[in-house]
Amino acid sequence: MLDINYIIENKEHVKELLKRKMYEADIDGLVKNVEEKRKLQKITEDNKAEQNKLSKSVPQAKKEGGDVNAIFAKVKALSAENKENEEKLKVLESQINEILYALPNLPDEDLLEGGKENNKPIYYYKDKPEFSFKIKNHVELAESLGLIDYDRAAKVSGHGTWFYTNLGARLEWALLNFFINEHINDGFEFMMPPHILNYESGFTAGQFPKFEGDVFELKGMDPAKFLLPTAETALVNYYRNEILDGSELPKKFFAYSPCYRKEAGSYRTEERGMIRGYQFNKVEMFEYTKEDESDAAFEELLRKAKSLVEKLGLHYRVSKLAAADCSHSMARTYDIEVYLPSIGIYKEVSSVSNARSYQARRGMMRYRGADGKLHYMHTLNGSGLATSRVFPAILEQFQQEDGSVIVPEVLRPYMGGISVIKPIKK
RNA sequence: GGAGAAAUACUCAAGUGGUUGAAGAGGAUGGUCUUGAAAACCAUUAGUAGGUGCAAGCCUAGCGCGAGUUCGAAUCUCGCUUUCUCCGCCA
Repeated sequence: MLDINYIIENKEHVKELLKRKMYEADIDGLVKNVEEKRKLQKITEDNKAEQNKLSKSVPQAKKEGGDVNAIFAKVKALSAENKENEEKLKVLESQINEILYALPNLPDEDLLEGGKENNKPIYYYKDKPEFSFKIKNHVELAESLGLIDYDRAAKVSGHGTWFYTNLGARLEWALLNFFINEHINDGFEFMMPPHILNYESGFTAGQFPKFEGDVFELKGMDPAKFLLPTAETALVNYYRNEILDGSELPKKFFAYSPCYRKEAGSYRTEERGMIRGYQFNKVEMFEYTKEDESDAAFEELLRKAKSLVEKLGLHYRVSKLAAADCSHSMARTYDIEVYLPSIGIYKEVSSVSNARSYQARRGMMRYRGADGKLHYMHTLNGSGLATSRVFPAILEQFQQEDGSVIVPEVLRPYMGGISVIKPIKK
């Protein structure tokens, strides 16, 4: 959520930044409504103050045998007068919130305007792998190596899902454990969040009200809950409605969870297999920082995410996202994209973002600074990493002519020392 | 899933319709005394959100959350959430 006073004081600048994010909103109408609301609020509150004063005088009047009924009548009249204003206030408020709650975060000043087409690769690791033989895509590899069973998952669940089988499950588990240990070594605190979240959690994250359709709702629960689309949604709510002491920050967390998303509906060739499913595994890093320390934290998360891909030995690039391609709640996002040789494109394995105070405002998460005043925390998140993109990249980038796949060295301790995954004979 | 009880400030806790935004105790902070500490005594201690004002301040909201009754609600009514106890089921 944006600071309404900041919007009022910097109306034109806010409009300009929203334009860079390709977001259209009636800012003038919003400001006008807020001003009108404040005027009406003053009148209503003054009226209430008068009512309170009169009501408080009742016991005294009773003692002195004064005309209590006259006071009752007066208060009642004032109260009736206010009723109309209160209705109007409610309407104004809901009009304001409808716009305010849906506004995205403002992009950082240095971001390029516009969408995906303006994303800018700023770093490459290793060269594109070259193959002297006809390569297979990750779906073919996963099946011939007996790592993934899509067909039986379709029977058991439906499309957009899969079983990890045998060495596939072990490879997946190895990846997750490798990531987890790296984060523990870096001093991050391991969390395992609930997967079932309430509406307020979705609101704080910025998921609601704008993107309710993207999550799986559990309508059987009252009130309805939803399945977390990323561990970020749980972690960003950990300190909701809390005030921490500045000395407690930064808080560095990471969590493992499956991520449940509805978006897997439409398939494109490049999203076959496990590139986009209803459920995938992810280890997520999350930091709460003081407001002047989030830039350093952002660099830290980016560095950590990069190091994971590098230790696996995968060719990848880092893209600095243009304003409109950053997530709704984020002021800046860098994507780490791993190369998939079969389709010749880079796919996101990590998204590192700084939400600045946007989420903290939505969830009222503050800290008391050294100055004794309250400040909004800054929140940051970064995947570290999503396995459903790393897994295919490993298969494709490390495939051999005989159809086998070399296991990255760092994963071998987690896989009982297995260094090569060989095709299974039919 | 069923039945019951509870939720008040940093903590415990009093409070069943009226100057109660809240007694009391503990804790914390400051002070007196002391070489220092302890003890004793004294004082302070709701943070917050919103509005208004140059400011000091003032106003509104706020006793789990949300509605309602009333001139007036911590107190009465309804819905919800969470916690505890018991039963059922179960890893």
